[in-house]
Amino acid sequence: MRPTTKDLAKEAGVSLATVDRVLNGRSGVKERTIKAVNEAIEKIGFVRNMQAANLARSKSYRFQFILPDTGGEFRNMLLASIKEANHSFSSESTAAQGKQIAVNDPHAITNYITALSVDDVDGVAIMAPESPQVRDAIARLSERGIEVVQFLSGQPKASKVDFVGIDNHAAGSTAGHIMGRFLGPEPGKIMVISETMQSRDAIERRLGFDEIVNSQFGQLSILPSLETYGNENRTNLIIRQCLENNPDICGAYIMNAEAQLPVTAIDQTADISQMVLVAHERTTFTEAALRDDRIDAIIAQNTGHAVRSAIRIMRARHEQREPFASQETIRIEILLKQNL
Amino acid sequence: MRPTTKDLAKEAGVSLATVDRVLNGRSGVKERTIKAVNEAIEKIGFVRNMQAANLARSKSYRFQFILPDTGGEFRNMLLASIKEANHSFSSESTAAQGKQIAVNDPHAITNYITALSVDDVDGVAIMAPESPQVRDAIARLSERGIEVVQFLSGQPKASKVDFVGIDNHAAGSTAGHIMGRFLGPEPGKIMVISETMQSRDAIERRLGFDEIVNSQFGQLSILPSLETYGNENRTNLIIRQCLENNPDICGAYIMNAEAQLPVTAIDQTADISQMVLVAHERTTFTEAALRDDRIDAIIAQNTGHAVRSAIRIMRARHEQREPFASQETIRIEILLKQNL
DNA sequence: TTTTTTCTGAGGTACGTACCTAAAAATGTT
DNA sequence: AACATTTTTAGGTACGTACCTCAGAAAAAA
Repeated sequence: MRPTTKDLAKEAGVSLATVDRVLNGRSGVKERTIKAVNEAIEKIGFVRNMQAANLARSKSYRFQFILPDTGGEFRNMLLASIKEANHSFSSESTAAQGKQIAVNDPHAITNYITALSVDDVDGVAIMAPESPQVRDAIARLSERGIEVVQFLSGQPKASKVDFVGIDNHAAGSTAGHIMGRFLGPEPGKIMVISETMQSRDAIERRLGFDEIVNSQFGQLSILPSLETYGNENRTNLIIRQCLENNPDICGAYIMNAEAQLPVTAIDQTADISQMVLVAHERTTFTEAALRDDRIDAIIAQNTGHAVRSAIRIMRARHEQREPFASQETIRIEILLKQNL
Repeated sequence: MRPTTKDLAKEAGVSLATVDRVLNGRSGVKERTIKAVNEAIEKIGFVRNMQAANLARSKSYRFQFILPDTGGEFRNMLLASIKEANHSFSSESTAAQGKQIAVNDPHAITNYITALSVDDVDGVAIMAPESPQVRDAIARLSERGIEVVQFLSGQPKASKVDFVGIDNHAAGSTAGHIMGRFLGPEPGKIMVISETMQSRDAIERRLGFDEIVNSQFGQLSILPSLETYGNENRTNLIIRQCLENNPDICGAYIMNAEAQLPVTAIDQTADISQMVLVAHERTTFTEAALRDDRIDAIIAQNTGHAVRSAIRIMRARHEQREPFASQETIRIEILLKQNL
């Protein structure tokens, strides 16, 4: 049987109330007594029964995911994953909710974050480009006792807040490796397409991609990144121009989550079956495109896993536990037709 | 607030005791009353608070993983994953334990399984080759009220018990696709190496591999499978012979979990950097070999995820819930140097 | 109708923890 | 030594469910 607070009290030679004060960091306990209790915890291997604790506290967790209000299918997949996670966490009395904010407007997101209170929410997972204002707002959130994780976007290491998502540099490298190996020894040019190159994520992917291709596949040369700004006409135009100006294009790396416009544009201008296309993120479009060979490989991250991971991390932090790191790494998945 | 049993009782117009009888399937409740309670459950959306229930029941779950007593690193990784899962599930009062049994001896494993009782264990995850005896023993386990999942090995669809692991046919196809794309248009022969071809898993991987390579990469021809029986001398011998007899070998597919012997044997006889090697399962050896380019790709399954998944499924079944399918699919991972 | 059987209600205790109060004990101060 | 203050104890109720008992109601059988 697992030792209970009662056993712990007996072992430490104090009362239940004192044990409670120590465990929950309440005041009015002498240093010496605290130490005695902690030693007893070590000695008998006491682990708090969080279920009983949450029951007694009748605590339930409320988490929010702050997502861009723009963005098509991938954003919808995230929302769906949140809903699903919500379902699978319902038995642990934790609820998650997706909020769509104009994340590219630092003012809007800062306003939203600043208005959040511990009464509304226990933690937020934020998917937004970095900016000093946002960073500040996030820091103030933490100070107010709201847990924060950076979600899918942002820098893993630089900040103190937890990050959930893939290493974009490694993801770019992976894409570059696939591209190089799939293309073979023939020389050629590679088109790189992104919605924008403003975001750190895009920059890192591009860096990783370039690094591998330039160092290991010297026969290939990478063209400057094309920015679509998510606009259909512009996408069609710049891709057509690029293909016409470079008849020796043999591959395309589509860096942003919405691959539909670029892939369609390429398909309309060139013989897509002769090219190697690598895209990011699993959506119904990329899946279909992989199936009918318009795309050759997808670099993806498991959104369901990412959402659950963010929730688990926020909960662990809230309970002042360390998250189990090994379970929370989001893997860079390579999807081919066969392992969809 | 989530409705409680009290709310449910009031809504159904019955007492708490009756609600309890219905919820826990105890006898002595009229059909009509049962129906009324169930309708009330639907109506107010009652969900049992499993934490409170487990607390009241002071129930803890004990699960066992039955693994082969042979097998090297991969088996150790599984044991490590079990230990880790044990740790991360400890706060949910469920404990898992790895047992090493001579799974290839149907008699030994049947004996072991048959001796298991509900007093010892609530569920077992079995990683063992199929045989009629074992299938029978598993069926009897279920009847005795012990949950069973087939773990990593065995057939996903045929039986009624849950299966946790990858689709080996798809894994073989994935390996075939990687092999074909990485090798390029040059013709050549591919060596296929397995510890044994007796197991269904190996057969299915080979089938999937052949299917893709033959249909999409006609320039390649696949040699008959070499069986190592896990013996070092034999491995060295047959691989050397094979390489000498077929100087045009350009790739090798190592199907079983232990890649060390075959890779080392190939490395000693041929120029491994000129060949494409695809191996299964992430171990410290395959990782190192991928890093220094002896192996080109690893087809893997996340053992940590698989273990946790098996535990969650056994628990769900024990609580008479449906597992959340989407969370329990084990993905076929493709590992390259960049996304380790 | 009466008797037997089946069903239901009311109430309790328990699980392990949180959190509250009142009072006792230990400590410090003058 | 008397007082003030801090620390600790003892005891309680609560969370939502399980599981037990016993009495009473309803239904079925005699």
